[in-house]
Amino acid sequence: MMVQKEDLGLSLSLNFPLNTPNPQHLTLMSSSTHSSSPSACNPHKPSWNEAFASSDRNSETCRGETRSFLRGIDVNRLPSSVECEEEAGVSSPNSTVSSVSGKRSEREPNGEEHACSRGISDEEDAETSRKKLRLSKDQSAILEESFKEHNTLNPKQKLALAKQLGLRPRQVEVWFQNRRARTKLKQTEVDCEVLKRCCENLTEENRRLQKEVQELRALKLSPQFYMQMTPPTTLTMCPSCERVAVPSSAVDAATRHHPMAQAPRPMPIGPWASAAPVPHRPFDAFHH
DNA sequence: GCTCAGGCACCACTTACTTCA
DNA sequence: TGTGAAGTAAGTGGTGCCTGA
Repeated sequence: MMVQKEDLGLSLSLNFPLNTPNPQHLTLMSSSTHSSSPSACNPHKPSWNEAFASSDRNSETCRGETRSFLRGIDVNRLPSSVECEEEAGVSSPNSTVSSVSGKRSEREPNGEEHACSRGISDEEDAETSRKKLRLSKDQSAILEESFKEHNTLNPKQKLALAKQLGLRPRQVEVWFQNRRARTKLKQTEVDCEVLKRCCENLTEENRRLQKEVQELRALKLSPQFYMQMTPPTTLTMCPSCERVAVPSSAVDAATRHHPMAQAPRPMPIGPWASAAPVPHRPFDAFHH
């Protein structure tokens, strides 16, 4: 049973504004990647952390809470010897299996798991080809659910989830690793797409600006241009708010608009900027 | 306090298998 | 019915962090 993309919660929607002011803040429209603040995504659901935080104090309570995840699964069936069953080639009742050979059952944190995993010698392993697990829909759904809550598991969460799903902790761990990898891959694809669009926009903008520069240079070099132009005016800009200050009557308005300007810095604009300093103090208007 | 070894979790990469068009 | 692509469970090696000696 394949888990569909919708099930993975990976909507690759690119409906961001093209003129996003902060393109580095990319947003994957995935409900599964909000691990930083799971409770924000699901404010009414008890989070996995909350559910398992109490496992030290009251494991029964913890178990009861986490059972709520198991909608389609017989939650009363706690596979006490699941690990051994798995190693012996018996998969969980909800899983599809097929023949395959497996090798490694290392790195399991708890000793019991170790003892069980190593119960089969190489010869036995060769003879009794282990079954490759195919997770059932329900198992995938529950794993997805817990991944939405938190995309990493502490050992207790892992063990509890494994028990409830009838899987080995290693399998839960592997599933989360692969799930994180898939999420990251999707995020990378989205980021790549965004950067591509950004690059296209910047290229276009660059082209436009270069064209504008060329036109302005052509105008500047034309003598008729100077003849027809009215005497140059120096526009100045408020350094704080970057509004253009207009000499004469508009000064009053500017005064009203920004009475706090402290550092007058005339910013001449136009081709006469360096050659024709205008002896007025445009930002005096900003001073009290 | 510093160093070192062991354990563990995670990641990137890869393999092997399943499913589907 | 055979086949290639895509998806995915699982293996492998590397790395960083933590802890106890």
